[in-house]
Amino acid sequence: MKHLHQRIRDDIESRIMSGQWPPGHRVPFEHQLMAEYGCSRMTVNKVLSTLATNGLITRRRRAGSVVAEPSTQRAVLEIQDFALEAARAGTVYRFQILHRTIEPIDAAAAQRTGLPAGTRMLSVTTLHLMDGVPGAYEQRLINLDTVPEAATEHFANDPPGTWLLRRVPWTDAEHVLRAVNADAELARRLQMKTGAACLVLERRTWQAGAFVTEARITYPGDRHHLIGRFSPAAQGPAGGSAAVSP
Amino acid sequence: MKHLHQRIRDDIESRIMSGQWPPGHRVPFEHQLMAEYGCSRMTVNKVLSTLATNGLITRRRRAGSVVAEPSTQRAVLEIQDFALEAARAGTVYRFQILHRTIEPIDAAAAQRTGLPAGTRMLSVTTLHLMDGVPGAYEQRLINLDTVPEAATEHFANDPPGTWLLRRVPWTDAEHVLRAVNADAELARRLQMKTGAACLVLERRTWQAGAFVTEARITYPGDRHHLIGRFSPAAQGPAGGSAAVSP
DNA sequence: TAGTGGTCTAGACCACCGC
DNA sequence: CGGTGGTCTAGACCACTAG
Repeated sequence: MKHLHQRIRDDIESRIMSGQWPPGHRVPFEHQLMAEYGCSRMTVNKVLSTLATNGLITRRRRAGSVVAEPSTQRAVLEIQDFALEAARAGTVYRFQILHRTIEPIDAAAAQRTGLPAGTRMLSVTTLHLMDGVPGAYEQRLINLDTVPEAATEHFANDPPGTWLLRRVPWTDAEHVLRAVNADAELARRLQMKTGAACLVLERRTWQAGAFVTEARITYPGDRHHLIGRFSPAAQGPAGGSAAVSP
Repeated sequence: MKHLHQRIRDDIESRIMSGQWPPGHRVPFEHQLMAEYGCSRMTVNKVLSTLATNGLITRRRRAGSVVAEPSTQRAVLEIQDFALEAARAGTVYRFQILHRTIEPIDAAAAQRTGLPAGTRMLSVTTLHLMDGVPGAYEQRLINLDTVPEAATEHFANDPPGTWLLRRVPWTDAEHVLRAVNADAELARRLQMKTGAACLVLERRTWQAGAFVTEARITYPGDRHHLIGRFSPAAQGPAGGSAAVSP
């Protein structure tokens, strides 16, 4: 192994992954690992801290470190840009702006987002097409208090999601996934039968507590999957939570 | 701020999040930050390394660090144990094993999982109930080559997912989410109308390259959401939210 | 109270890679 | 070649907490 801390980490991870160290098992103290590997405390501390942030062990002062109970599993879904996804699939991407208005937020949206009544919002409805076939129907609200420059944007070149992603950084996001039956309007837009199952992804994003945008993206259930791969020890962005059942 | 590295990190993160440092902007060199904050190089190195692993900046030797381009968004869904979720929601959880057989893997599953034909699999179908109401229908395959002790397990106390999670560590997982219309059998099991939209979560898990289990969990689309919160740079738990049905 | 982890220092050597 | 980040050391003090 190239680096010492990698070797130590791999040793401990493999003991945990193999079941040799089951949940609740005591991880050696830092000073023990120092002696075992003949290295300084900083090195083993970095390893154990990384393992702790990755959820493989839990650490407490005075009590030491133990292998964590695997209580929840994480599904990490990569939500790709439509144009990127299409390019990767070798299809031609195109989009249509079906609707664009600026108006005060309605009551239901105000409750969902926590914004005060009367907040001016840009409402945009977009149809995303792959090789001419509707692939997603997007209803989006953009907070003009947070993104005032959106008021004059008409999304001639980029769809709203891409435009926003390149312009406005975000600090928090909330995702809701559910399945619905297509109503007549949706079925017509997505060229499917009324009542067909659709996958709905709602995403709300904030920037330092200020609401930025809400997107409701509806995919035809028979044409779209969301796929995610995840390794518990891989280093990904931390943070987040949710609740569902396996 | 309590810790120095937290203060440095918050400073840099806020500059990035606010747009003051747009993507491509140069982050100060480590020695500059040392001087600015009057600390050692290890401290600023830890901060910048963390930001790099969290995807906020990219670092290259000689070239220095720059603010990263936001590319794809991630939805992180934490998939909780049924019993835990029920306890949190204050409902009574119960499950029924509808079906349990041991047989060679079928052709379709062999292709999905990459297992050789003839591999012996434990097939279990489970109905999960919350307060007596069907909440999920689970079809699971368990590889008996990897989990031989499952051959004699009849899941009297714990449902298969909970039993497995406590027994078999996993190193890789793949998730697929889609929406389907309920067929007659599914509609009967979940007490919903035929054709109603369902959310289907498929999860396949491996342990060091060896296939462990595949679960296809079907939720009533009108009774269940998957909810996830996500902060790109958050360090600790970002405040759990109980997901429930409307 | 003693032992543990959390943080930080002031150095060091090395690998890499743009100039 | 030189400057950058990657890694590591051998200490140190402090905060927390189990016993």
